[in-house]
Amino acid sequence: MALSTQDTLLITAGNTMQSARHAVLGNEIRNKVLLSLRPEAQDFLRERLASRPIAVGDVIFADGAPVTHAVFPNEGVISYMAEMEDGRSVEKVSIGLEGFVGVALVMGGGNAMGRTVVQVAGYASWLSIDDLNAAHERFVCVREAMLRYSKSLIVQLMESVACNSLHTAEQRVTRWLLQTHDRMQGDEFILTQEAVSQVLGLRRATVSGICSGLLDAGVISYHRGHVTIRDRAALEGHACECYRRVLDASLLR
Amino acid sequence: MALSTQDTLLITAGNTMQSARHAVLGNEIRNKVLLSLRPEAQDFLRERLASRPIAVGDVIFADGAPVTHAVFPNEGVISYMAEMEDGRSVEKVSIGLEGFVGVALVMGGGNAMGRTVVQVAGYASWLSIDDLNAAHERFVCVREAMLRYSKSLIVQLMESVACNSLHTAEQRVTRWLLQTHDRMQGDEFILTQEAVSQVLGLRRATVSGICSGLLDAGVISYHRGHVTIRDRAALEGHACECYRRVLDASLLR
DNA sequence: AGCCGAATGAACCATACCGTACACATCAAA
DNA sequence: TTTGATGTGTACGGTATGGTTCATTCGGCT
Repeated sequence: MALSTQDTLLITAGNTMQSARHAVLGNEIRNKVLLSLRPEAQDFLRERLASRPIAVGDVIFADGAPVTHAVFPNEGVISYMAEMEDGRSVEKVSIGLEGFVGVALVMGGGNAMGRTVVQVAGYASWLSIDDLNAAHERFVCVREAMLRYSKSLIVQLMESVACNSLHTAEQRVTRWLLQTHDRMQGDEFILTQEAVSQVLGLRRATVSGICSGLLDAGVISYHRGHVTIRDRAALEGHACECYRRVLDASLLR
Repeated sequence: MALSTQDTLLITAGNTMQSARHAVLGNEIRNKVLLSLRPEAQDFLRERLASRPIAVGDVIFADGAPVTHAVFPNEGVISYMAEMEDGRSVEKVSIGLEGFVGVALVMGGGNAMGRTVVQVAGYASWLSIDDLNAAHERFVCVREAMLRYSKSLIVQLMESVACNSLHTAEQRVTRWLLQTHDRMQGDEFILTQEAVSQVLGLRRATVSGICSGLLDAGVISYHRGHVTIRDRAALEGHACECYRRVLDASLLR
């Protein structure tokens, strides 16, 4: 997954080599929800989907904001963040190519159920609420697919509640890395320890210690925000059962 | 809310005075989802609902079991429990008169999304899957109500994920007590520290310390499994913002 | 009356994690 | 080349919670 320098010729707002690559490769639909649809529905949607890069820190929807689009990631990670009164924040749930942002739409609500922020850069397909409704009405498979994802979202949430109560920081960090890996095309992605600590509600120092351990064990390697998964099986060994449970309930299985 | 001794004349399988009381009073539908329906739908359902007591420890559905009924609590608390490989378990989410057990049905799945266990005794209305489907097809308000609850369930789950990451044991215990209080008719209910510790994944000793504190502060009182809420406002003061957020998203608001 | 189980309080030490602070290396911009 | 920002390692003490065990009290059953 090494990036050639010529990619930088196409730098976008996203600004990193990572997103530059997506400007090149970023037209392919990889989102599993979209790909699970019947050909007619896919054809219908392909004409209406707009693909564009998502960059770290991009806010897809503010908390409670009107949901104007459904956003289907093809690569990258988007998180629903909880913001507490004391200023602290944590991830409620994360979304990648196995799902989409905008379940509220399916649930008959027009307002975002949390602040959605891009945590790992990639690219996503956007569909306007009108086009979504049209597809929703027209194709049974669209209705089914959205319900199916809603269900797996609930599974992920339930698992996370339990995981956050019972499992160690290391288990949760590795679980998050595994999920991220599943959502990226290669073994390498851009992610700082700072970001991981924000997402999981840990100190950066805690994340740092955990990562050092994984580095020493040869499980991952990293350097100033560039992470590489070296030994996926070993990484799973450090994670909790929650990883596999969530995976099994998802479209990535 | 004192229980008179004559209640014990009607002791049921549930075996406590609490459930005996419900055998007497347990016919009134108090479930907010049911009560939110239009009169026609309510009439349709009343003829098909079966009301009966739920006792502590009753397993409504085993994890992954076929969901044969929707269960609408009128009083009491039912929890979805997560069971880990090492034998530990915690609550994923709890349900009372503001919701129902069997969201999986709405999500197009026939299998339970977790083991559902009664934590606080009460009584509930049961509806067969066939009757539910009939009502679902016949009344728009039924579809809407189930979607509305699904959404508030997701809100509760999201809040719990964050809460379990960021908030103290005391905040979570008091939040759980407040939610339970909201789901009961009186200020008194039957609940052991042991049960609370199981639900929240804490040591009983931890819960014990917290409860002593609340007792000393005059916020609650308790004696061998009988809890009384003495000062609700003060109790809210000990809980985190999550309590009110979940409440505001629910039908109890 | 006596017994046993259930519910609670309390003690011990262990440890995982936090809050904070600082030091260092690397990269990018000037 | 310098400078500043960023990403990371690490160290300090503090605290919340866990694991375990024991004692006590109360209530219900025989």
